[in-house]
Amino acid sequence: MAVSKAEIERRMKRFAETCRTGGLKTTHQRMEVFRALAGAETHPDAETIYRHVRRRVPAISRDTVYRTLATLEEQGLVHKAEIVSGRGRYDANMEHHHHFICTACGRVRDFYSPTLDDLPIPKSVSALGRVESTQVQLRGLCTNCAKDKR
Amino acid sequence: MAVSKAEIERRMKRFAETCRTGGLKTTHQRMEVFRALAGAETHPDAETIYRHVRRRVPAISRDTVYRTLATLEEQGLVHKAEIVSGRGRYDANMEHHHHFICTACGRVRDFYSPTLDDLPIPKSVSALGRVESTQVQLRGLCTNCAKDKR
DNA sequence: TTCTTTAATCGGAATGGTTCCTATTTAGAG
DNA sequence: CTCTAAATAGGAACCATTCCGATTAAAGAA
Repeated sequence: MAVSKAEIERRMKRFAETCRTGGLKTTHQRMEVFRALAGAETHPDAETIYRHVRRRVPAISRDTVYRTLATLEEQGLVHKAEIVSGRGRYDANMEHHHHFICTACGRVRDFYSPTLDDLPIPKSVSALGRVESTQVQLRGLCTNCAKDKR
Repeated sequence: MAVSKAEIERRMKRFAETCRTGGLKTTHQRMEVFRALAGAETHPDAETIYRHVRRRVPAISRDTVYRTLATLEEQGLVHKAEIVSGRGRYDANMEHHHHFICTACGRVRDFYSPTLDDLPIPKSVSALGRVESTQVQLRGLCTNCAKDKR
């Protein structure tokens, strides 16, 4: 089941609107990068988007794809899913725990909650696959960064 | 508040035990890499661990740190926190949603749950910082990969 | 203890994803 | 249509991570 035509339409309209209000030029490249995402069910990475868009814009550069994705994210048109800046973070704590991630400094802190350890998984998930582990991620400013900001 | 001496001791013992049963040599380097993590409150990245361990083992190479971290993870002594292989994943779906991540192919799929949108955050978290967003991550084999495995 | 085997290490080169740089192009305002 | 600031193309640079080949050393055997 792909994203519905109506939903894609709605997203493209929001894209056009956001470009206008945000003072962004609606370039061919920008449009195609967003279109590739507006119709995607999975979460493609930059390289996948690049290859897809190149079918319509053969001369597009990787740099443009990366730059455009960053711009779209800034504008709230697109969401980037990653725990933190690419670098793996290690932890010798093997008990079931959850993460608080500071959006400013990227530091990751553990916290515990028996309630969160045993979340109610919606039935719809069983269509995606068999769940082997669960984790909650909280994001926000850590106390340290909040202090620095003042 | 650092990790308690008793807890560090317990972890080092488990490390020694796991090396023995797992047929791993307890090299000086291996030991120091694990020790750096056993006493860490935050989740250091490989470079941070490298710099820390170098104080005790000046000639250690980055490769050894990376290799050792991978080995420790295989042995279940250490946990690596990251959504998936470093690459950012993009998504034009801006509604509050959660992620199912396939541990084999790395593909990320959205799912929805009003219940999970509004999780009970334990009080202890307020000491870490102000929560701005929440998300649940489920990991497991997706239906596709499960099929391929057979 | 010494010997032997083989896993583990070192250090530098290679890789791969992402960002930077600069000359060139182009969307959109006037 | 013209002008200009914003955006792009393409390749170099960057940085985290992995690979590789020569060397070292842990741990079991003698």
